[in-house]
Formats: sequence, structure tokens, C-alpha cells
Amino acid sequence: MPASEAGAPPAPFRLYNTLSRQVEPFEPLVPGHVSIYACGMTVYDHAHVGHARAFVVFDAFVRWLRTGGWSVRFVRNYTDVDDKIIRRAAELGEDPFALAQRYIDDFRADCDALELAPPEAEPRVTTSMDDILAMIGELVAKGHAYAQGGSVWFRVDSFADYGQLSGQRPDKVCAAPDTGDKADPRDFALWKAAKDGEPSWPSPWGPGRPGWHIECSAMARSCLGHTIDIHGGGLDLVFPHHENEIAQSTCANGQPFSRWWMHNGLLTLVKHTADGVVQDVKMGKSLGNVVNIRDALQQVPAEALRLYYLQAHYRSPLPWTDDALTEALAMLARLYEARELAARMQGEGDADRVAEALGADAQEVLSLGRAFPERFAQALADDFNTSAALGLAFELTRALNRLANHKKAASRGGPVVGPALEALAHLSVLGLLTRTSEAFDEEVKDKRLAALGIDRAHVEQLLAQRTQARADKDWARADALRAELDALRIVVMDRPGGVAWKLRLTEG
RNA sequence: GGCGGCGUACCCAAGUGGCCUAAGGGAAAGGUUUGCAAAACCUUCAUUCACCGGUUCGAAUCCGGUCGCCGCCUCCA
Repeated sequence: MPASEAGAPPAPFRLYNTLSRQVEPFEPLVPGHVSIYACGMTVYDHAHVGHARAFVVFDAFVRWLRTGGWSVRFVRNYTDVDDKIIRRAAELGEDPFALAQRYIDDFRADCDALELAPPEAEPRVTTSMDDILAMIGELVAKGHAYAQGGSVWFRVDSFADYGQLSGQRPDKVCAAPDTGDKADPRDFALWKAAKDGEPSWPSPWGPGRPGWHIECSAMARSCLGHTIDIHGGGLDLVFPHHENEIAQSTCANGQPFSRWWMHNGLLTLVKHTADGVVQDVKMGKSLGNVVNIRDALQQVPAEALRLYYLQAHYRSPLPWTDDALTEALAMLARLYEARELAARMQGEGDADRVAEALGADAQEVLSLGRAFPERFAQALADDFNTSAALGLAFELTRALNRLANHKKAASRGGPVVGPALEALAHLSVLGLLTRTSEAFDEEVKDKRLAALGIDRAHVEQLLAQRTQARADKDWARADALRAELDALRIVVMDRPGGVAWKLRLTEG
């Protein structure tokens, strides 16, 4: 239940607004409630890890708002009819609606794999046609749009504030030589007259289909109302998509469209040019340099991908490299291992007294654990700074490990690490540290062994042989087996309770 | 050409006027530990925040300039 309904006001926070280009204290339209519309997928291909960043960031953001007591209504659309879908379908000789549905199903599987909380609504263009036509009709009636040759165009000239989001000056905007006979080259399509063989819907202006931008304006209005709190999407949507949405919605609704515009940074890839220069270029479908979500998730657990995204601030560009994922996985493993060590600590009694008895490292764990909720909340309340928030978790992790080195920690540290364990549980807000250590270890082994092409049975066999060699005190043979395992990236750990092993995640 | 943004250690990355003689992760070197290891911990690793000026008692943080890079202006998360 939202805290607002329970009487307590939701936790305040600050959020960067692309409109004002600064971080501002968030103020909802309706106290205690936040309405969010995020631009979703155009479903003509698999979703890639660049898309996933946007989805993970907004998923984490929404979850965090909810734990802060906000009542959130989150909407994310599907663009299921558009030029690219039609073209792709034609290439494959497939029905465009069937193709779109196929990729929607595909995308939902990715969402499940990424453990994204489902939005309250996922409107589709093809089922929102009435809303879209109604809005176009209003724009025509108000003189903001005109029909020409079966198409309807938005008259950019009729909206004085055009360009406010992207900083474009209306007189400097030069649109592409779009098809159709527009009155002004800057005008953009609200309704596209049907061409032969294309899917179309009847309209007062003749058969056709919606332009790209109008769908979001119409669906946001029907799902969330005339003015929404936060509109999100990738930075590459600022112009022209979001600019055009603002123009359409503001003109049709007669009131501001979205109070906040929240844009996530893009993934970049290192590109080696012919003359050996290295530069970062954006990952994009049109550049053909994408990595699909499912391919990434074959390499590592979804949580590692989440950590990879959230370790950087959402607005920063984020470099995608060959070992970025395994590096994130190594970080995640560090968190899991520390949590496990802490969870195994025994003992009882008053935390402060036990900490005093165990010494400074224990007292540090206790105070860091107690201070964590407040500091964590502060970091996230400052423009959703997940990077700083995660830094706190690693600070705590090191303190826990330091404590664990003490001889008495395992038998007596329990009360001291209580707050720290609660602190680490906070990371579930970001979708991290959500499973048991055993489940995590198994998933890592399964995925990494498969990704590296290593046979698990063979590994187990080598481990058994080494255990025998050690029992025989045949150290030479034990070391040789260790070396053999090491070549397979298997790290063997001799522990009091037996032999444990794991995969070396980062390159030495 | 227009608009916006960025430049922090070997790599990734927080910090945006004094708590910064700059968080966190990875890599590297030495040490503790170990049959040998691994993990973990300790120490070292930016007196410095692209460069040059300026404002200020005080700047990585503000202002001006220079250089480099990125995004958008065409579909793109």
C-alpha cells in the first residue's frame, strides 16, 4: 500500500528534467501519485542490450518509487505498425501483424528473463486507433493540422513553443525531404495515406495508418490523462519524437503534456577505424552493431546485466565492451559472497556489546549497516544515482569481509551483521541480490561453463581426482590437477568444510 | 552548419563551490594467510580532476577561451 494512503507522505526526490536541463525537486500532479509513460519497442526485430538499458533503468526507478511510498502508474507502449515492420514483413513474406505479434511475444520473454515488473498498461498502436483518430481530428479542428492527399500533417508553425525540449529553434529546424506534399518541410505526418498492399484503417481523410509520433500522444492520454508526471525514453528520442509529441499533445489537450522528461543515455561501442583510431559510437540497429538481450543472457545471469547498467548513472553514455558483462558479474559475485559470509555468522546478544567485544572492524560493520538505509535513500533521491548507491554497498561489503577475517567473527558476529544484511536486502529495490547464494552460484556456473564451452562432468572428474591426490598427500599431482583446472578457468578453493570451486570471471 | 552533452588514475566510474590531501569496481605490485593455491584482508597505485586564463578567502566543481570526443538534426532505447 502506498505510504500516502497510510498517512505518511512519500519520500521526496530530485530528478533531472530534460526540459529545464537541470535537476529539480519532483512534485507530482496528484499528491502521492506518479504517472510515467515510457516509449517502448517498435517490434520488427529482437530487442538488444541498448533497449534493455532503458527498460532496466525505468523498471528499477519504478520499483524504487514504490518502495518510497509512491503510487505509480507506469505505461509502456508497443509500436506494432510502422514502415520498418511492413518492410521486414514484406521481405520475409510474412503478415505484418503476425510479425509484430511474434516480436512482442519475443520481447515479453526478454522482459521475463530480465525480471522486469510488468507495466500497468502496454497499449498498442493497432488497438488504440480510436484514440489516435480522435486526437488527429481535434488537431485538425483546432487548425494545428491539415489534410493533404489522404495524409494529415501537423503544422509546426502553429505551435510557438516548438523546439523547447531539444533546444532547436523552429526557424532552424530543417526536416528531411519527407514524402507527401506538405505545406512546410518541417511539418510531420499524423496520418499516412495508405499505399498499395499496406495495412490500413479507415479514417475521415481516407484509409491509412498513424504517423510515428501521434501514437504516443494518444496512448499517453488515454492511459494516463492530459498531463502526465514523467515521460521517459532513450536520449535519441528527444528529437524529433518527443518534440513532436509535445507539440501534438499540448495543442490537442490545451495544457502541458509531461512535467518531467527523463532520458537515459545510450550504449556505446568501441569502433576501430581504418587508420587505427579508436572511438566510441552508439549501439543502434541502424548501425548494425547490436547485441541481443538473449545473447547477453546466455553469457551471464540477468542480475549481472542489471548491475552493468546500474553501476553507471542512467544519463551517462555506457561503453559496451567484451568483458563489461563478466566484470559486472564479478562485482555481483562479490556482493553475494559477502552476504553469504555474513549470513553464516552465528552468535547472539546485544549488537553493540558484541561489536565492542569483537573490535573496531565489527563496530565499523555495525555502524555502516545502520547508516546504510539513509545514505542509500539519499543517493537514489538525488537524480536516481544508482552508481553512488551501489558504491555504498561495496563499501559495506569490504567491511563485512574484513570482519569475517577475524577468528571469532563466524561464531559471534551474528548480531553485528544484522543491520548489514538488512542493508544488502535493500538492493532488491534495484532488482539485485534477489536470490539465494546457491541459486546464484549454480546459474553462474551453468551459464559461464556453457558460454566457455567447458564440460561440467569433466570438471567434476578433475576435482575428484585432485581431492584424492590431496588425501594421498600427493602434492605434485594435486598441483598438476589444479593447473589443469586453472587452464579451464576453474578456481579451486580448499576450505575447511571441503573443496569449493568457481569460475574465474575476470581476465588476469 | 544548427542544437545538446562529455573529457576524473592502466580500464570502468561517483563526486558539480569548503566534509575532496577525489567514493566504488576491475587490473597491477608487495604483504598476511595457505602443503601449494584461491578467496578475503592490509599496503601501494590521481597533492590531482583535458589544457590555458579568470571569479572567489576557497574550484574537479562557477565564468571565458583552446583542444579532443559523443549524441541529435533521417528510423533508433
